[in-house]
Amino acid sequence: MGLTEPDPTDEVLRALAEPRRRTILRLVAHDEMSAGEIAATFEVSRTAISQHVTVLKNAGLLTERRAGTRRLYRARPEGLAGIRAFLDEMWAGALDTARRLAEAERGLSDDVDAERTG
Amino acid sequence: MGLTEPDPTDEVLRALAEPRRRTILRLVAHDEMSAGEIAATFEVSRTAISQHVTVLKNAGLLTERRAGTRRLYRARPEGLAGIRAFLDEMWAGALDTARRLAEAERGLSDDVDAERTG
DNA sequence: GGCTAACGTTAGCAGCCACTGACACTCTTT
DNA sequence: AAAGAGTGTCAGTGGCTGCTAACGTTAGCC
Repeated sequence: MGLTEPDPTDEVLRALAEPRRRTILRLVAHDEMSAGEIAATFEVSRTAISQHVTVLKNAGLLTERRAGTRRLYRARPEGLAGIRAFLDEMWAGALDTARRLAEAERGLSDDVDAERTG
Repeated sequence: MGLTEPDPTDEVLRALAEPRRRTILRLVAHDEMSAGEIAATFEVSRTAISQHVTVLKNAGLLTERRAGTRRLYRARPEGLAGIRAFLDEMWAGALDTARRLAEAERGLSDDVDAERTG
């Protein structure tokens, strides 16, 4: 057990931090597509796309189904749950802080106004 | 003009695809912190953290405020709006498809049950 | 069994990225 | 103005990453 436990959030974000991989995800968000069909969409080699698909699969963002010699892929929305939670927490927390600060600043300029009018 | 326009979503995701940068974001989500204070949290050099901060700032995830010789940073939640939209779209779309498929499969196993009981 | 189609996998390479150390800059203090 | 504190910036380096080309593998067909 010398392996450091990999953070699932980290793997998902690294997988998403690549334009082509996001494009692949969008391609298979609704319709199931074969590896060849996906690769045909791009202008890079089929090998490159296969590697991207592997990354997405390992990150839990894709499901694979075999049909004959073909492999059909589809987006797996649950794979996004982790970073959605991360973002929501960050968003809510920071936004709440921002609101609190806005209030404080408003209070401050009220004081200034009072000083000016006083 | 010879520059290809950078996709803001891409920049944000690349910025988030780094554990230390996410840690920095969490650090300044609620409380404003100086560059030195942030750097003191980590065990890498101050230079490295300064570069991470620059990346986050360029991605629109951080605001900078100068106070004397110090520079105070705070998380900027609006910077996350883009990828939140991306994720919500992806989530909704794929989840809707998943539901549709589940219905279809349920219909299929209903047929099987009917066949079995028939 | 032999052949083909549709894939994944490996090796090797170029470019990028996170890191460090040295240097430059900007306030504040005296 | 000189000195020091607090930071950003630059150059260089090791490691990772996305790419291609060649090879290996599995399923269907003759």
